[in-house]
Amino acid sequence: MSDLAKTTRMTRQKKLILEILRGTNTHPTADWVYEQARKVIPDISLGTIYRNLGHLKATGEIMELSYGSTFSRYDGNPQNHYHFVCKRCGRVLDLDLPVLNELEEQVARRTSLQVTGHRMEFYGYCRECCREEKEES
Amino acid sequence: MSDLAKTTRMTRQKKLILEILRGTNTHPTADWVYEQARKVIPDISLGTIYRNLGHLKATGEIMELSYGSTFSRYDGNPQNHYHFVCKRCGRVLDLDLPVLNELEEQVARRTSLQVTGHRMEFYGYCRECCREEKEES
DNA sequence: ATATCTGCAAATGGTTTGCGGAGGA
DNA sequence: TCCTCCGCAAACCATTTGCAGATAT
Repeated sequence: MSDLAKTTRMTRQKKLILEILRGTNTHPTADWVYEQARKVIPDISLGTIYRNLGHLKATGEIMELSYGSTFSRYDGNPQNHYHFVCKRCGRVLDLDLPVLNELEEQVARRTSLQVTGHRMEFYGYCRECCREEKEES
Repeated sequence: MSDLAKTTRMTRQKKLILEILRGTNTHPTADWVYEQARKVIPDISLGTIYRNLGHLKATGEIMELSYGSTFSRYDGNPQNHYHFVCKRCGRVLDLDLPVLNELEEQVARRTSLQVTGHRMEFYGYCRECCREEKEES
């Protein structure tokens, strides 16, 4: 973490990875970013993807999302916002809900813990999966 | 998931694992549960720990927590409640905060998604880590 | 009796890392 | 120039799984 933070050099690879993340709202996996990046830099390596995702996360330019699955998803929008996660297909959607920052103070006051942030996600079934579940029965 | 749900047999191992989880509020890792379980059943295997954690989770008797780290933690309290996660030591604490179930309806109404649950966690530094950080400087 | 569970150990798979060469500042 | 970053490939490590024997019901 501390040595990741000193990363400062802007390479083609890092720039491309950030552009790919900023250009989607699908909260992609590292592997999806890799596939997209290869269309522009064919011999880019997965290690470089992970290293740069780490750097971008350390500098607060992106967020890493980990919701129970075995892999992480990444979000090009670094501002706190809430997500909906489909329990069937794993899709992650942005929610247009006000962020409850006052809760952080409330927790800090009531517990005397030092609170720096919070996260909230909703679970359920997305439109596509609701439809398909009906069709299967 | 579907075939895990049909698990119904109560073995010594499963009973012990549930007791261990119910008897702590430290939100332990699978490995910690394994170490505790070995004190009672010395040749219990880690595979059995994971299999039973999966069963108990599928039947809703426990919850799996995955917060950014490379491993999961488990919570013997299956009722929804909020957590605080220390960014320095990884400790997970229960918060005594009212659960905002009305938000689920609000999301469902505004998005026409089928919402079945939600989760919230706060991040920051626990008392121990605040103290130690001062001592280090 | 028999279907499910267990211990064991090997496999899996997302992520990390060591290395020697490349390239941004 | 020089230090950081890259591609490559091997390592890592939490978790999963196949198998043959054990056990709950």
